[in-house]
Amino acid sequence: MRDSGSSIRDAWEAAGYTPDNCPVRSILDHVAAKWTVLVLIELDAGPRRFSALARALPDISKRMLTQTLRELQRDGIISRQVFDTKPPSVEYALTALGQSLTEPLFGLVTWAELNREPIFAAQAAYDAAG
Amino acid sequence: MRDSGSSIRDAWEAAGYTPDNCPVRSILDHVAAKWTVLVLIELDAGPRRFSALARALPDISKRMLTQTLRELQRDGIISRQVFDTKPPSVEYALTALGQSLTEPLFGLVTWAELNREPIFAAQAAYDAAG
DNA sequence: ATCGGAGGTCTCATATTGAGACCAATACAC
DNA sequence: GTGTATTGGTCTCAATATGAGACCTCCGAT
Repeated sequence: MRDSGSSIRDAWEAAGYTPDNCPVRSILDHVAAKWTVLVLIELDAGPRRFSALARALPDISKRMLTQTLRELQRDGIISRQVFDTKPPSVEYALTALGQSLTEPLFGLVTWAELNREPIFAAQAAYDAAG
Repeated sequence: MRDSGSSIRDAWEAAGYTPDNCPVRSILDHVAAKWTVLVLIELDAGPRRFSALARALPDISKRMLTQTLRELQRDGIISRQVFDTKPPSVEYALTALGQSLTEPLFGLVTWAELNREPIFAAQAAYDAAG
């Protein structure tokens, strides 16, 4: 329970959100997805071309990279600009909206970094206990 | 690019993290998973029994609820306490570690709430353009 | 007697994801 | 001029993850 009982859940209830009708859930589904976070972290370091992203994240398939980028573009979080080179190259970059997202994202990543010791310790203890 | 070029990615590179060897990625995979976020939001409102969670999140299957709870328990983010009632009941609650996680999580959720208008507008524009 | 709820597990159907071939146009090495 | 590589994808097929729902034991209430 967080400070004095005002929880996210209570706020959602007050706003009349149900699982079927929760705008935040639908956004979170995109933003908190596995590859999304990693792509955004990479783009936070600067604009990147498709193949540069693919090289930076060697374990994502082109298929999922494309899909992730399309979704983020549709949400207005990243921009996609085609350059008329031969062959044409495509540059992805964070929009202003996307840049505003990196701050809370930073919070999560920092938390993970700060707490990796206790987490790994907890995992080891759990596995040892069976 | 965020203020003066210090990005998450650069920090990871400096720390020598590769995709295969990135402790933060492995933690993020758990924390930023679809159901994890929703379960944590519910538990942030207070301890809950298994079936209470199932009722609060009607669109998660028991199977995935169990799996999500086990994973969070293994990470030391939630605790699991069995009460010797008949039939026995099980209560899940955030640990101190879990409570510390709700703050950055709050950040993300708040961002989603704050920006749902521009996001939905961007989606509509994208879909209209084809 | 049977119905229900507690907290799961198990199986099987479906959805999502990954691996990798393929594409057209061009540039560069040879 | 022939071969190879790069660009940003798409397509197919196999592997994996998820969802739906039956099933379990133990009890108390009807």
